[in-house]
Amino acid sequence: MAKRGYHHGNLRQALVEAALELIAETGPQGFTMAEAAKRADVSAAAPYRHFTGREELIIEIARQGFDLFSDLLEYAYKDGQPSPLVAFEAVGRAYLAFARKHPGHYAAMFESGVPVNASKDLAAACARADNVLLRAAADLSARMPPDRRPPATMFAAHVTALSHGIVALYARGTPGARAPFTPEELLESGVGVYLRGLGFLESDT
Amino acid sequence: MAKRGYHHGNLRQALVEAALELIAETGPQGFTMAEAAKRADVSAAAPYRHFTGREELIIEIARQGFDLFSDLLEYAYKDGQPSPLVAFEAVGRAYLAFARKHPGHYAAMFESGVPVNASKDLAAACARADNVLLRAAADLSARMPPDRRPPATMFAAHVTALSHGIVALYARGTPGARAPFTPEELLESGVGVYLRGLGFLESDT
DNA sequence: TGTACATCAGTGAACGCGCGTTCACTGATGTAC
DNA sequence: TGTACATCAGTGAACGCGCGTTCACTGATGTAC
Repeated sequence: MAKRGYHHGNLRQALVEAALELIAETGPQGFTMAEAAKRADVSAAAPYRHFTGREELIIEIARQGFDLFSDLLEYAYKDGQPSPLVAFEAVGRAYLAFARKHPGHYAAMFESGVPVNASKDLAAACARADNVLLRAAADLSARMPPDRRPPATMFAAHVTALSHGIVALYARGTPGARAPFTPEELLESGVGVYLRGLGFLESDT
Repeated sequence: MAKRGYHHGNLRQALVEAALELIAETGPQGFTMAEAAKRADVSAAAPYRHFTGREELIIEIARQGFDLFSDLLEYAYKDGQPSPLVAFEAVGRAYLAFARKHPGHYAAMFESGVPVNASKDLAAACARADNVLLRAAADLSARMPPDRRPPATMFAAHVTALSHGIVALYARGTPGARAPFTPEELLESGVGVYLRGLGFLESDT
């Protein structure tokens, strides 16, 4: 670690990153301001120059998480290219990759108990992520036989719930490695069956 | 509340129930021994006559939760009567009903960070619940066209993940009522599409 | 370039608090005879 | 039925701890002239 003088330079972001580590290690409830300050090599009082309190720091982490999440989903989605199906599946993989690579963000976003409307910025960031998921679902949905096809918002909710459930139950060590399948296998196979149910033909793949 | 003398009578279970309320209100991390003791109308030291510590109390709650969960799932399943499909759908509804009616148990079981193998009893209780879900899935799976049908364990994992995801994202107020659908609608429609994807004909319903 | 000064971003000590847990104790209960 | 006594299940006080947060302070920085 580089030396620093009395002033840190970028303490705000350093605290965010220290807190991310902590949350990834101990969960959003286990994280403490004191420990985050210590990891940022700063006194316990310093964080209060940048955040009004613990809650605000968690909200900022969740907001940054939704921003990054949206970026990754959008990159995977690529405006539906080369095809709605390929784009949709890439989005699914990006969801799991995000949860795996950014567990601190993921926990702050979905497991911290912070409500989405805790701040304007947070709500907007969350809405952006939801929009990518919704667009990917709507794109694909439009190619499906309209009879008995659920609304796109419901389609999106199904896939989001499946993805989140897989992350919570099968993508983490905690509940004890419950399944003999990888998260990616589970999501791909589950979505595959689901899409067939929507009338997607095998040959379309 | 009935008066009581120096001895409580059934403090162990009273503590479990006080803790259940607390967990339902504040999450598994927010629960404290001191507050549980207070709600059971007992000194802060009394719980340690019945549990070695906080962890053991949470484990006991999770264990009782899995037991109750298994009972309800088994009752809904009814050994696959009158048909595998009807039984399967009843199990799904029982899953959601359990999460809604027993939020403290649900949180202790799936969101407390307690690993399933924290105790022999807990692992056994969890395995029993998993078995009901697996049986319901296997039953139904056996009626499906065998080509491209996933293994029953994977089928069960898909439906479990979907159910848990729905509970976590859409069945609780915290993240801000994200969907315009009820959990039951979401699960029923999602499973409906999925089963069609497995080759289940509409007329079978 | 040099200096005075406002502002910013840290420090360190302290606060009140509630937690998990331990300990010596004591009141109540149940059992042997 | 009555009594002595072991055991059980509580109490209340205390512990050490770490937390979130505040406060008066001070060192560093940047700007006006």
